[in-house]
Parts: sequence; C-alpha cells; structure tokens
Amino acid sequence: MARKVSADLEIPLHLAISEQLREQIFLGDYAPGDQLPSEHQLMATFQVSRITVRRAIANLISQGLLTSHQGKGVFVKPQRKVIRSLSNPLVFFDENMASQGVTSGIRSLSFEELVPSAEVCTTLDLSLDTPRIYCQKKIILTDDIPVAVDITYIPFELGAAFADQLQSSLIYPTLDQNGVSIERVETILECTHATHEMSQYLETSLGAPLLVNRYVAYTTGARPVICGETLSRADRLSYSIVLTK
Amino acid sequence: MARKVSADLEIPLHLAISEQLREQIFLGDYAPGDQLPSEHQLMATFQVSRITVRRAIANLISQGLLTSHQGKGVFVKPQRKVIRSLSNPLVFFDENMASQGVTSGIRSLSFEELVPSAEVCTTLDLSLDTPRIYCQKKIILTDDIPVAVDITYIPFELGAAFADQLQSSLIYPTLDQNGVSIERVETILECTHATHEMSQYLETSLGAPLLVNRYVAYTTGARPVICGETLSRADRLSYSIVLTK
DNA sequence: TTGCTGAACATGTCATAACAGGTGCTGCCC
DNA sequence: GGGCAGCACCTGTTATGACATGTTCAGCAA
Repeated sequence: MARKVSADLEIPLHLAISEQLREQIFLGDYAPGDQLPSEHQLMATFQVSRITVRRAIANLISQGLLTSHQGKGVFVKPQRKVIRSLSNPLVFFDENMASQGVTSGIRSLSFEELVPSAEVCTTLDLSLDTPRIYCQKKIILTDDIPVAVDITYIPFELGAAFADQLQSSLIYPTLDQNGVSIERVETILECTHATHEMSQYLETSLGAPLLVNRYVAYTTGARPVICGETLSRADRLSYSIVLTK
Repeated sequence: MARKVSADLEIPLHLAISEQLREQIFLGDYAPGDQLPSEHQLMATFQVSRITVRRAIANLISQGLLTSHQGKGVFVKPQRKVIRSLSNPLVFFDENMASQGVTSGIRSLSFEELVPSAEVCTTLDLSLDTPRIYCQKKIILTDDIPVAVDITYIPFELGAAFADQLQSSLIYPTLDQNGVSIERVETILECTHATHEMSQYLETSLGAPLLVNRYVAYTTGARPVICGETLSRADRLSYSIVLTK
C-alpha cells in the first residue's frame, strides 16, 4: 500500500506531503473533526521519516487546517466563526452575538489601578498630574469558548464608579446604562500572533494568528473616554463592515 | 561563555529559548534588521542541539518577529505597515496610500473569462442563463513591495467594456471614471494563512497570516456590481474604521 | 582591474533514535 | 460489577548526523 509522493523535485518533501494532505482535506477525504492517520501510518504511506511527516503536519497546523492532541492524534479542525459587526451604528457585542444565536460572556482576569503609559495618556487626553487609571483585562467567551482577550484602560473616576459592574459585564453597555453615551469609536484592525501567554488564555497554539482591534471611544464633545485593545482568535471571529458613499 | 537557559522545568526547552530571545529583541539587544547569532553560536550559548535552536527560531518566525534567509542568517524583522481606511465615505486605495506618502501599483496576474461559481452568481444576482464573468487576479504593491493579492469577479458586460483599463488600474476608480457609481460596499474581514501559492505571490513564508477582505460593491438601486476578495500580508497592512452612533 | 573559483559558513532538508507524557482500552482483582 | 493496573498507541521533545543549497569573500588568473 506504500504510495510514493509525487516527485515534484522542485519542492521539499514535507511541502509536497502537506499540499497533498490539504488537497485530500479539501476534497472531503477527511471531514472536519475526522482523525488523520497516525504519524507512523503516514510514514509508511509516504515512505518518509517521522520528522518529515511531522513537518508536513506542522505546516497544516500553522495554516489552521489541523489540530493535534498528545496521546490522541491529529484532527481536521472544524471551522466555526462568529461575526462582529463594526458597521454604523455601533452595536454592542452581546446583542451582536445574540443575533447570531450565540451566547456571550466574560471572565475577568484582572481589574487594577495603575499608572498609565504615555501612549494611553495622550490618547485619553489625561492631564499629567493625575496619572491614575484602571486597567481591566478579561477573556471574552462565546458559547463558553474563549474567543478574545480584552485590555481596556478606563479613567480613574469612571473605573471607580462602576468597578463592580465592570467585573461582570462589558464596557460599552455599562457606560451606556450609566449615562455615558458613546458617540464615536475609532478602531484599527490588524493581526498579530499568539505569544505563549495569549495562547494559554485563548486555548490556542503558540503563534496562532490573532486579530487585534485597537479602539478609542469618544463621548459627547469628541472627548475620549476609554481605549484599549481586543485580541481575538482569528479562527473564531471575523469582522463585518459596511461602507457607504 | 556557555549560558544555561533558565530551567523552567514546566515548559519545553525550545519555548524557554524562544521566549528569552523574544525578551532580548523586545529590550533592544537585537534591533530591527539586526542579524541574530548563527544556529551554531546559539547551540553553544544555550547548550542545546541544533534541532532545538531551530525550533526556538521557528517559533519566533511563526510569530512574525524573525525572518531567515538561507546562506545569510536570521534577522529581526523590521515592521512597516500601511493603513487602509474602511471608514465612510469610501476612499480609493491609491488615494489612501498617497495620503500616507506611499506609492501604490498593481501587477496583473490574470484576466480571464470563466464560468462563475454558484456563490458568485448569487452574490452578484446573475441570471443563470448567462453564466459568464470576468475574473481578474492581481498583486497590489505599495512602494513596489507586494502587500496583497486581489481576486475580483466582474460581470461580463463591465469586464468586456473596460478590459484594458482594468489591466493597469484598480477597479473602483475605473468604474467610477466610467459612470458606475459605487454607493455601498459590504466587507467581511477575517484572517487566513498563506498557502504555498500565496506565499510565492506575496514573498512571504508558508502559513504567514493574511488578512482577507471579502467584499461586495453595490451601485445605485442596491444592485451588486462586483465582488471579490483581497488577501493582504498582515505584517504590511492594517485596516482602520470609524464607528458613529 | 576584472572576473572566476573555491573555501568557509549560513540555513534547509531529511533520516534514525531515544525517551517523556497523555489517552484509552483490556483484563485482572476484589 | 466496579475499580484499578498495565499495556498499546499516540503525539511531544530532544539529540546526532548527513547532505543540499544559498551567500560571501578571499585569492588567483586573465
């Protein structure tokens, strides 16, 4: 049953194998959730060493197609995404998720007072003689699965006033309910990679791509209220936007 | 000079080493563009085998901090990004880049007539008896460096009319100059990984994160005109959005 | 001075081998 | 029948070694 991999002498073996496996996954030979043959079986199938099989699998893991679990095996990753709307008008995250039939929740990691960085000071327009700010770090869950880590910087007065409420609910609704109207949010979307720390929080692999949403929220009078960033698992969340002329 | 890596017996050696190297990069021991010590030097420094050094470096490459070049060495990756505005009103890509002092250009990969997929048919509202469409594939450059690959599906009549113009300039301006007004664009932003093919086009490594912008553009009367997707290097491009109440 | 060649050195690929540690099942013991 | 021990099998980590291939530069020849 040994099958030689097509000898594209141009490209390395591990790439030829991972591309062939990708093709098989694409064609449905292995469905989402299916287990792939074990490393030893693949070694026999492709007539290569374990290091080459592992490299091929690593390629596909780094491309988000596979996951591996020690002691169990390698599996085709099922893809289930939620969409976060960034279109006008601003929709709160939980409403946004609810409309997709997904429950949302948070797990607070920390809520502490600290001295803000110069960057945070300037974006929040803080006077330098009162360099105090609250920093909240939390995990955002959808269907009880972690999708994002959020770090928010909240001016001292606001943080102190709504401390307990912020521990269990999201920022925008909390502010909204307390009469702080969010008029405008500027966000920048980009991409980074999970550090070891983030991979722990988000139950993902080291180096997995994360979408970064850096935001500054303004209330009436173009006054900045809060800023922060949300790092979300790119395999679990995407953003939708509508542009008009 | 041999320095034992801190024996966090909890985590694997390669991770301990890559985290230590990350720290050194962060602290500025190695500046952007700098060359890291060679694998052999790192083997001696950390007292580990080459496979472990390579794994540690691979971690950081997958996190976008380093790049390697065969025969030359491993280097700290300089980070230079352009920002694409997705805020209202719609701004054309080239104007958007120009405002950042960056030149933009395209390299056409293909421009061909083909039978559209069912998905493209439904999003473009095509009647099924005329399943013809143009597909343009191009590389988008900023400062003559590839940042994105764009695949656009253009209805047959439009494609035929502006074929030559589309070869050398971007879609939206071309349509705009020919009286097709873009009133509304719906986009979804998400993240994938570079396949081998994409990594060739974008001169990036296999599995590098790509931002995907799936868009549908509508003209007057909510009539869809074109759709497609732009896959951009996440290390070269980020998106900015402004939300209002 | 120009141009080529080869040595030294860099990373890339691949093989073999050993052990660690997680998972799940079988079968024995109580 | 319930629970536990042990085994088979899986991926994870790490070492050693060999050869391939790209880069650079010194040194030689034209």
